[in-house]
Amino acid sequence: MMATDVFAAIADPTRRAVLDLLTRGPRNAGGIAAEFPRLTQPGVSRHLRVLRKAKLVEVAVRAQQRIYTLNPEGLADLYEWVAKYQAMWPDTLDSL
Amino acid sequence: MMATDVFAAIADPTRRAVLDLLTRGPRNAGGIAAEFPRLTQPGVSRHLRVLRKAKLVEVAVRAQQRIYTLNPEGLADLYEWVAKYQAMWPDTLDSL
DNA sequence: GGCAAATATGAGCAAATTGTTAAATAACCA
DNA sequence: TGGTTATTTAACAATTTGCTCATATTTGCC
Repeated sequence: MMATDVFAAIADPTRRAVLDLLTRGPRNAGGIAAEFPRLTQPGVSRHLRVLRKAKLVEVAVRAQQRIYTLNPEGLADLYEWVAKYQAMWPDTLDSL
Repeated sequence: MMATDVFAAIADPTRRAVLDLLTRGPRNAGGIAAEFPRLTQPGVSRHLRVLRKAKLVEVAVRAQQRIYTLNPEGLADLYEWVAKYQAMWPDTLDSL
């Protein structure tokens, strides 16, 4: 059963940028927000909430900090969804 | 260069259902709309426009009809995007 | 207890999205 | 030409989204 809000979660470019950032390793909320100088801290916090609900990130509590970690498995169902279509075109270099 | 609106296009469940329908073969706009009795025909037409702009479907003109065909290659960049994350978890049965 | 630090939440607002009904387009047919 | 068929577009209302500033909440430290 796919968390259907995964599609909505990745629809926003800021949230995709957060995911991309987390591929480099875990970060606390403040560190994430600092990477988006054009947004306020609460703005980034709201994006983090969406990613949390979509199970694309996980949070660990360390004192006042919230350490966010990427949860790539959260994209497993999306991967299967798109793979179904990927199988439908012939000249796919499946060697990624 | 990824058509970034692909993410927005697939965020809507109706549009995903249209794509799924078109995996069974091309259909004219009316035939597609008929599969969504809870929506009006113009409503479906607008979804088709979004899919068109995202290059996820193609249209052929046949008299008054518009024949829609799935363009699975339109998901190629999305496939690569998600594959990057897919590579990050270990226990992936890559045998789909 | 009282204050600072880190983060989340509430309220409010503008812009985008999704849906509707009505009207415009375009092609075929008699 | 006039009418029917197929589809899109226009105009508008309702909802959702994304953002902001201000206010909680929670934890650590003195």
